[in-house]
Amino acid sequence: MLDIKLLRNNFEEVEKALSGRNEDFDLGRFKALDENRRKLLAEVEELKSRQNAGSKEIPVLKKEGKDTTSLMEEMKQLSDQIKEMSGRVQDAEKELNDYMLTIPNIPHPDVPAGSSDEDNVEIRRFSEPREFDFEPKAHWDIGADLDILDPEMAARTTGARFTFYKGLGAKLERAIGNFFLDVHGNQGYEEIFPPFMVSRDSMTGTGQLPKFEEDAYKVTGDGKEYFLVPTAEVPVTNMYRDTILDGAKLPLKYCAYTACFRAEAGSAGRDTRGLIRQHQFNKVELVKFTKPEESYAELEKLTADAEEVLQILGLPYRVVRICVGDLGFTAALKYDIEVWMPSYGRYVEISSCSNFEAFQSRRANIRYKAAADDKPQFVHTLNGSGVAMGRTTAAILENYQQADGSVVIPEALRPYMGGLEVIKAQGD
RNA sequence: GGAGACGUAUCGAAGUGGUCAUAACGAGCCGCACUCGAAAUGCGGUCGUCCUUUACGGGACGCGUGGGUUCGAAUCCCACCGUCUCCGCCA
Repeated sequence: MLDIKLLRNNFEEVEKALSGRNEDFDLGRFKALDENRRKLLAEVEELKSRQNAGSKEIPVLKKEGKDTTSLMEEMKQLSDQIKEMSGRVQDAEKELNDYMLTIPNIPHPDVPAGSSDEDNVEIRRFSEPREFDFEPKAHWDIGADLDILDPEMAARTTGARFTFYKGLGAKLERAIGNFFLDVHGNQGYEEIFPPFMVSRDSMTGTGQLPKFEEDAYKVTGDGKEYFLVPTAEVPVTNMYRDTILDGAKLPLKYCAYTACFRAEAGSAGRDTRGLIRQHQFNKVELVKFTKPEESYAELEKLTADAEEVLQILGLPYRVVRICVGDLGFTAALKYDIEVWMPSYGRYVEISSCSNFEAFQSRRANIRYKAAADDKPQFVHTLNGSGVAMGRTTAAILENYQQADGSVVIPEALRPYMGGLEVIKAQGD
């Protein structure tokens, strides 16, 4: 959510800053909604002020033995008026608030211009794509040939865009997750294992709702409604919803493994094979709560921390700065880390690292006090994948494949797999 | 699933229809005094949000959340959320 005062006082600047965004929103309604709310609020508060004065007078008059009948009659009318006006104020506030939730974040000045992912700007690369002296296979074929990935089985039990990991495939995925958590733990991130289902309020707090409800899975039971987490960002960021944090303890750094659930609405026909775009996938997420003045330095560190796992695994990647048209609803600045995927012949997103500034914290009401007697102010929230596990499995299978169909396990993962060095087809 | 208790400021906790919610009382925290210094003691201070104002200030709201009753609700009624205890069940 944007700062309403900023919108009120610098409307033209905000309008200009949002102009490159590839989002559907309407700034035009703002002034009317805002002025309507303030006008109604002033009126009802005036009435309440009179009511409070009258309510104090009644017991005084009674004590003096005076008649209060006419005053009470007057107060009754005032009370009815207040009820009617309060309803109108509530409606106006809800309308304004609902509206504010549909305005995307203001891009940071460093965000490149552009309308699509083709306009993202490459910042740096690590390593070089491997030259194969044989025809490399796609990870879905490797997975089938080694009998470690089985989407057909998942189609039988569940449906499209799910996969069974089997045997060493399951073990590899689990090893990757444990490796990620250990690396990030050593970087100073506290490990969290959060609920995989969250409330509507949490989904609204981090910005998935109300605009992107069609992307989320909803679960009902015992008359309640939950959402399956699309990313650990949601439960971990919302840990401190409606909380005032101690400024001396910032930045707070967390890492969390969760399965992630996404409806992938609008992705029909895209990346239908393999592990790249599933309804359920695993991810380790990094989340930070920082002071505003430190958030961009912390974003650089967070991105570097995410990159480190790929460096250790020896996977070639590049980092791009996301352009305004590709930025997403909630971010002010975003880096994507893209891993080299031989089957795609290009770099594929494996992590997004974003600074949301106060956009989420204002929605979720996450604040801090720099000192005991300071006014609370909104923290900046950041997060980044550290990194997507399924895509890492895919990248390892493809980048570490051998001419004989086997896959070498990166050294850093071997301790997590009982020392195993190579995944070979059964019977080899 | 059954029975019961409870949700008030940073914490503990009082208040059970009115003029004590900037919230009693206690603790914590900050400042000052005393002291060589500390402890102890004393004094003072110590929530948030919104509206309005150049400012000083003024006003509204908040006792888990949302409704209701009433001239007036922390207090009475209803629903929901959460916490705790006991029983049952369960991984």
